[in-house]
Amino acid sequence: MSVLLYNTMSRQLEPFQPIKESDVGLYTCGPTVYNYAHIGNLRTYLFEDLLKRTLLISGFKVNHVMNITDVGHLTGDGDDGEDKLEKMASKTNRTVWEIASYYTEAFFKDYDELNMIRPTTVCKATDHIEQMIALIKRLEERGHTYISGGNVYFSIDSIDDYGKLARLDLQALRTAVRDDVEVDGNKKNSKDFVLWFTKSKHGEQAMMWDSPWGRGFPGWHIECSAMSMHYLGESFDIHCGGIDAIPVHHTNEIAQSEAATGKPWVKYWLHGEFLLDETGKMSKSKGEFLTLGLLESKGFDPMDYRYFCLGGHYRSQLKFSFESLETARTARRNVYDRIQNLLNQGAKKIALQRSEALAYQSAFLEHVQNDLNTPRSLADLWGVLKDEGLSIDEKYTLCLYFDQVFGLRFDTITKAEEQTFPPEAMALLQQRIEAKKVKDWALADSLRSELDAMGYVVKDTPSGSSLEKKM
RNA sequence: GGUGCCAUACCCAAGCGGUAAGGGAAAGGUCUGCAAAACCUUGAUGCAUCGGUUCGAAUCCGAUUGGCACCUCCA
Repeated sequence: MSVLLYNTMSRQLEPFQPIKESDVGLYTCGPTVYNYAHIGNLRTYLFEDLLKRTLLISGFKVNHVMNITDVGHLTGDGDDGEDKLEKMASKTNRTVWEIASYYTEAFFKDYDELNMIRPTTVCKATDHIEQMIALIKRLEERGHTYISGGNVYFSIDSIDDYGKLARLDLQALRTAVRDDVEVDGNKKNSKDFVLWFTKSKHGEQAMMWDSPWGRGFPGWHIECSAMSMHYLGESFDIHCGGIDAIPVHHTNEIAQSEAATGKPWVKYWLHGEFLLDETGKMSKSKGEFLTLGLLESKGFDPMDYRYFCLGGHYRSQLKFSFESLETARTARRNVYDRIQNLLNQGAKKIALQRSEALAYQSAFLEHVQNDLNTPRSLADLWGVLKDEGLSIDEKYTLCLYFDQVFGLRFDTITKAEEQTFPPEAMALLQQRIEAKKVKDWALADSLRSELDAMGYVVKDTPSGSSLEKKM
């Protein structure tokens, strides 16, 4: 069974066939490090992690490259927008370099806490200005650029398939629809975009580099083209990002990359849908700024969020609410409890042989390889946990196998050991056992609620009473 | 103005032509002194509405209604 992936370029499910036999080149758009990532950003990285894990379990080797956008470029294609790094730097009285390194670190903290497998290569835009300049030079030599108002622009009329990814109807598109966007009069075609700025209306930037066109800084899109080709070659397998990147960012990346090389650039384009909050699209500038840290401060485990995302398909919008997150937490804890019960009964990892067990394994693979249908494969997990026809070893083994894709840290679950509790708690428990013995239910109940207030749950089982820390 | 996506039980959410996965919540049960925990059971004759195609449609087509996103800030 091959891996089926939905390719935005063809708008179809396609069997995945890497350019080089089993060695996959994967490029994922990384963060702009001017602020914390919100959980909507994180959802996209989780989808990419899932894709990578699915490729790995399917036997591919994955060479994963992710960029860090740390260059203080303007956010628009014209000479408009604002420089987010500069803005945050002046707001907090730090340098742009400090801002970039601070938020890069914060990003990878989230990345690790969510148990995402780190990219093979993480590349910073500011370390690759040279490659960007070289790429712009190539475009210039091939006649795809012009200089206007001091900036170097890419001319979309110099190629004949601009907008093929987004299937843009160039005639029908409006420019500067949004109020806060200004029309850039320097452009020959309103869809042209800047490759290199030397004259910005914002004047001097903290980050500037010398170039053949003068001292300045790169445009918005050039870094991904330059770095992906530098690390993965001029044609590679998969490029991912959020769905919002299709009409502008990825469209422009394709235009400049293929214009420079004359070759097809990326074989498969995959895009993650948005996470929505009550107001619609999640945003850093309006409403509550939801970060992983905020979720944790409210008592959630990063794995709760990971489980929550697994519950929806990556190509569907997913509605976030704390109620839904609590649902995910409960479900995840139930899974953990069941797995721990298996361990308590002595479950161990074995080689699967029986067809009943192998059937679950292949069903799981089929679902996950079918364009990452994690909601369906989560149902497979529950099927395994509830199937009395499987041995505990088979169940445990299957759970660990599934977790290669889920990444829910099932391997960290351990047998319930004799937990140690503070002596005062143990004393209360002992008193309650005595009270129960003499059928003093009133005292027993009050001791139970006292322990509850201390954060301990009393569990009465046929074999006696014990304590458990409240989760 | 243009383009695209979506509408499935109380909530979240799979399914993509062959007779509705899963989770959470809820209810009932077993257990218990009572609880909690655990375990078991139950759940849409129905997939926004109205037409159409088909032996057969949640799945295809058309219309309507509602929601969301994109068209130079955000994944």
